[in-house]
Amino acid sequence: MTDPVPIVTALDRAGYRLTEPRRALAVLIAEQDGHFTAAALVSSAQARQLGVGRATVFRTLDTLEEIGAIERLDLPSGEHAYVACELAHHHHIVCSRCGRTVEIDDAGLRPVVREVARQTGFRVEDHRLELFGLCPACQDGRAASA
Amino acid sequence: MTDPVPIVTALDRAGYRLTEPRRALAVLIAEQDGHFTAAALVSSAQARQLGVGRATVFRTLDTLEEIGAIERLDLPSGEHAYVACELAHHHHIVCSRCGRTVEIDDAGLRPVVREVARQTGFRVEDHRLELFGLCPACQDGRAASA
DNA sequence: CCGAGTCGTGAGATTGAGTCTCATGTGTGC
DNA sequence: GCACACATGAGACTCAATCTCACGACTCGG
Repeated sequence: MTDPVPIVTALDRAGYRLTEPRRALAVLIAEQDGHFTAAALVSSAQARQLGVGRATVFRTLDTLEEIGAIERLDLPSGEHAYVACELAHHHHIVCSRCGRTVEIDDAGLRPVVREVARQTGFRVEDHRLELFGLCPACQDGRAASA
Repeated sequence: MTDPVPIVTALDRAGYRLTEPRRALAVLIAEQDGHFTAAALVSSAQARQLGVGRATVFRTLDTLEEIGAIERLDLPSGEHAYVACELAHHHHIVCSRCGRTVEIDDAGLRPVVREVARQTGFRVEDHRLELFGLCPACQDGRAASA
């Protein structure tokens, strides 16, 4: 994702105002290759003198998550990160070296969930699958620009 | 799990000292039915006048996670919680009403992971699957003692 | 049984992410 | 344009988690 337009469009369609800070954040988010943290956005915004406050960054992230334009990840380190993503239900695989994030589809997970429901008697309402590993580039020993 | 002995034994085998605070925390953890937070342990310890400090709770949780006696979960709310658990690789399903946590085995996840690796070219090193839903008791409308 | 060394502990200070408040600014519909 | 509601920013605030360091307790050797 290098195009902020889908994010802006999604905001518009959901009935949110298209304000300057939101557009600026959409650009910043669109520039991120893999996942990014709220703190990183805050400091990028400060570094570029965008005049966007902490509160606005967090509020906008909440809003974007609500409309499904980004999704929250929990990294193994315990950090909270976000990824810009498509709207359909899917999961992520995160490169543990360079941080690149790739979306994956359900990839046969549904039968697994059904089987778990059968075994445990739970009615499964939601699930999250997160995979961590090395992306092809990092496997080749070419350290990516972390 | 209602027996603190496995936790204590695991600590001993890993070469850690069997101190009073650690035994006390093992008992508290063993009493938890589902997941629990660090904050909950801290306040339980205070409530029972165990004289166990915050720092010790966090240190002990880190240690127990390292030896695999407990595992960390990230709840959808963003909270960090822990579950006492067996040592083999497995996942968890969490009741979103009463908080009860049940361990599940890999349940056919391995082929899914292989498929994702094939599609993306990643070398998958680790994965986490978390399921959220209603446990059988809560489905029956009997609100559990949250 | 005792003494010494080391590992573990507690209290409190500190950090840092995230939230809240409220006066001010800005989009949007009319 | 105007007016009004929504959105914003600065900074105070909260709360989880970490760090520090002097003190305490477990273990092992004698």
